[in-house]
Amino acid sequence: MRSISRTESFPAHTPAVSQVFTIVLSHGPLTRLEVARRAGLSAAAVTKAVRPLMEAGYLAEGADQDAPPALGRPANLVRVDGGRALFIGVKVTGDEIIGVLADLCCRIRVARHVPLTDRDPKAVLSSIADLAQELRTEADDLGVQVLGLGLAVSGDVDRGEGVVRYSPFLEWRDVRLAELAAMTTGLPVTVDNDVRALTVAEQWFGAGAGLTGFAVVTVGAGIGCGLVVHGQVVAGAHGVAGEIGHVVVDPAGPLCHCGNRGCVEAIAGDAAIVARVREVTGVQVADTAEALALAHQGDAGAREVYARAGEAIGRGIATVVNLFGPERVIISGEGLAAYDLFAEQIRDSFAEAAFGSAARCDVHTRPLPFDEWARGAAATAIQSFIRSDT
Amino acid sequence: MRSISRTESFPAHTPAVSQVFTIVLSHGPLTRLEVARRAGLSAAAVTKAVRPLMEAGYLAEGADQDAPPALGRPANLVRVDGGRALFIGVKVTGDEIIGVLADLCCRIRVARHVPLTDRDPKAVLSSIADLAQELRTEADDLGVQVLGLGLAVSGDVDRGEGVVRYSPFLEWRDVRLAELAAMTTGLPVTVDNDVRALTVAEQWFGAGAGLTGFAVVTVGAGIGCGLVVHGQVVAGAHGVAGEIGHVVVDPAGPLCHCGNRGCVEAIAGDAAIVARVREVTGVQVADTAEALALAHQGDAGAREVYARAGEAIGRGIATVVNLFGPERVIISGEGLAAYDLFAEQIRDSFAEAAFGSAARCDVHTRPLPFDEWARGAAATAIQSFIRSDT
DNA sequence: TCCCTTCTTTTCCGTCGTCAATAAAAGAAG
DNA sequence: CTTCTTTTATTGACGACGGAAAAGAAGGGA
Repeated sequence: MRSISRTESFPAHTPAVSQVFTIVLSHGPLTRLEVARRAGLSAAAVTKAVRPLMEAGYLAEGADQDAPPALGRPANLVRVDGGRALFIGVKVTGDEIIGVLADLCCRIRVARHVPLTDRDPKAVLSSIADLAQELRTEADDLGVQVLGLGLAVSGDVDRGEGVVRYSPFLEWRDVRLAELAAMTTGLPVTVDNDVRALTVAEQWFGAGAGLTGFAVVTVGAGIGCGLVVHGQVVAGAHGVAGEIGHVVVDPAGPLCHCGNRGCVEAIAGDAAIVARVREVTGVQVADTAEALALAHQGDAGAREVYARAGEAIGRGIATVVNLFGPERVIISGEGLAAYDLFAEQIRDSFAEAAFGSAARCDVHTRPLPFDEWARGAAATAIQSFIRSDT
Repeated sequence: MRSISRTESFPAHTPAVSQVFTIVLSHGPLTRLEVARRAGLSAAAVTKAVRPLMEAGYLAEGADQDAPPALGRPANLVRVDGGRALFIGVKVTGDEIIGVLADLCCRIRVARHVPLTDRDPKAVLSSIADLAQELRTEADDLGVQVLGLGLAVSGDVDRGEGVVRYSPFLEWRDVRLAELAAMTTGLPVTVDNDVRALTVAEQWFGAGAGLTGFAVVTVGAGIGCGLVVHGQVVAGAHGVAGEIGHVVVDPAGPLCHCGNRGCVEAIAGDAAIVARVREVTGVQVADTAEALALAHQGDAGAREVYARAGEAIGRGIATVVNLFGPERVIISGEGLAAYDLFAEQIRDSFAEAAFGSAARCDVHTRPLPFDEWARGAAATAIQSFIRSDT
């Protein structure tokens, strides 16, 4: 086992350095002047901030060769050297763990899935450690150091303390996961809620880059939502935030596991869709894939179920937008496989329920390979690394 | 008319100065050491920040004489000298304008109501100017200068630009109110949405002081909500935010003016309650006061209407809490006159619909004299004044 | 009276970012 | 082919802000 103190840390000596690095990270290759403009700094400050980052290898002077030959001295683009460092991101679900090796630009280099048989923290921890070790040897083959480990777990997670307060799927309570994982892997560990992790990835490396307020809605087994307001991910005072899945859209609707009726999740979650398709069509579909196939074959009942789900999601999104006023909503998640079946309803019911000019909020969709969850975890690790000196 | 350039500005030369002043403003008399602790500054920095503010008269060394004689050198409490400056806050409604003269600590010194007959911007502006002038002579009598004017208007207001984009009650569109009012009064003018203004007052001078996330829910003619997340008031990308009044709690409910059915406002807004009480009891109550009286007399039908309203509000609050995770919710508004009639339902349905530990969010109520709306406007003026140099 | 404790101020100093001047790297003009 | 113009990048002097440490101030207690 390597010592935890061995891992190098980010040379973020001053606020300006962090800021400059973050801007270059999110907004690709930029000239120093452009960075200065975006950061609200002087050009001189950028030059000075860039130097130590280049010396340490985190930034490089790169060429975007489609430069239109403009007047004046040609610009020198600054970009992040993704290959400078690697991070491991791991998403832990109830029955499998997914790990990725991502570079500093959060591009996935390697991905691995491992089934999970025992949910006991110790067992899970050892699986994580094994997976991390495996990815680490991959990193060694690439000749690049791994500088951090991010873990994403669903439920109530306290990132600051690195504690999983309560995870229903894993049946965990108050597990000091960051501490434990740091001990066994020797890496700096960041633990966060899975949806928030995904939101961080979107904020830094995705469709949320540069926005001060947006929402990420995940559609799948559960319906989740990550929120960024004032440029920061919303964590919630008691670990609860973004519970769009439990916005009630129909008080007379089906019972939800949360105890209420007609929650978005009780209508549009995977289990709800499967159950409802069985009920409506009489076909005993086993899972979402079969339900989806049925609907794609043109079964009217199944299609209606998906339409209902879309309506519920659209209403949930409208609620979020009416309350927050985000600049953008990014719909994502495994459930997007069915997107063609409910896209229209989502848009229509969103437009209908949005209040006034809130309807102008632009609603994106982004396909979500399952690795993406683990990539989110890696993004939190990158974030922690960059802020480690702050 | 006095020149606009005459008004003095706040000596906030450095971030630390602003920060120190804000802390003292919100958290009453404090020792310098305590301020340093809260601000994360050194004691020396606080001493240096306090000096210019004291020289300018904004801070004073005050005595809280219930000091327990502790060991060591007695502490010297620093407090804001409320009497140093006055601000005018004006709330504009469809049929009256309410103005207050508030001191630097946002304590109301004088309040005035003026009926409004003409909603044309010019007419309203001249009423505002007259009211401001009246309050200004009051200020002169006190021998204190007025340093700012805050205007609160319901609807879509862009504070940064000082423009009322759309106000349904006034039937205004794109009125450059700040500019106009500054011209006629010669004062620095801040224009903001009414609910947000109230939220600012709560954040700096009320139950939200020191919290990084809370919600203010106003119950009255409309049901509104101001949100503070990460220590800042949420404005919304398209001017829409906090529309708790249009959270749908019952898709089969009464039609709302927004076009949907069963919004919180369509169930618990003043008009909805009056209409429903008439419908249920057959008594042709003319307004909220009569409906309230009927319920207080024990009329079962009327009480049921209020119970329903309470349930709707509670569900709306739960939605906000599930999405944001504020530390506290402050329920306020004229509708609180009926609080005894729906308090229980609010609490119950909130507890029922809150997801997991979100139910731990503490729900406050605070009576809201109607002047409070104008006080909110004054608070925005104070805020602008303090930040004017930043 | 002297010491001890706690709050406050002073002095010195390092750091960070801006300003203004300068260098650099082209194409355009003559 | 030089010189100018234009734009980007760098350099070095400068000033301001906040921290550390030490000294000062204002009490109480021994």
